[in-house]
Amino acid sequence: VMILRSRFLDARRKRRNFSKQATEILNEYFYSHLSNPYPSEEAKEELAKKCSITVSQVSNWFGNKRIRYKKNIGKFQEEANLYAAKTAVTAAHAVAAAVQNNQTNSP
Amino acid sequence: AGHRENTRSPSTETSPPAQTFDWMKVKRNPPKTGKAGEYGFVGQPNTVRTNFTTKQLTELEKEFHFNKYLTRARRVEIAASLQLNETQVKIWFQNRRMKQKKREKEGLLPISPATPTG
DNA sequence: GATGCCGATCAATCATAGAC
DNA sequence: AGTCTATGATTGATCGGCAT
Repeated sequence: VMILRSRFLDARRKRRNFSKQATEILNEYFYSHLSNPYPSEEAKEELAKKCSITVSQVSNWFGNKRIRYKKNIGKFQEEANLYAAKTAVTAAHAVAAAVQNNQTNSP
Repeated sequence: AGHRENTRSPSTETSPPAQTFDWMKVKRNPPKTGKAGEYGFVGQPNTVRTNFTTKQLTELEKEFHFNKYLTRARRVEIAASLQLNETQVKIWFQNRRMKQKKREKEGLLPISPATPTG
């Protein structure tokens, strides 16, 4: 039960955390799709590109995130609010831009 | 595969209060696998994940190199010789094939030509 | 109708990086 | 310098869908 550890002391051993920015992007997607955080294959590819990680890593991230989130929703409340606010601001900017664009474009 | 949508208010997506969507309630049924692997212990709806021994994994891996797919007969043999269910052997090969596919896919492009910032 | 495979996911666990 | 937590990866097994 102890000597049988060498079985897979391979890849899982040395792991690197994703960049702050990559995590940011992933979290933004997760919380802005909290009702159904299951990105399609295309979405995963796009996220992978933006985060400079592989599609599998994106899948792993969402898999872990979903499980850990529902395991302890309370613990993620703060984070959820943070990203909710962030996306809200983004949305506000979008609206503002739209309004401005509408003004300068509707004589 | 596809999952069911939520049954909550589908109006505003960006809502702070953590609602409980359906995906958060998803629960998997416990394994039906009644294992008998290690050191004397048969029957019982083993409610947990079976841990294959190094020996079993080695044999399975060896067989996989020989054949990516199993025939019913071969499966029975393997299962018997390794003290596993036919289902476990079947599932192992299934997962192994997926793993193989994933590797081929990954070990083909991951080499970013010119990793730009970000 | 039963059975196998695929693709995606789950859920538990491993091993390490980071916080304290 | 340890102990505890956060996190990426691995993997046996499940779920829904499709094929035989």
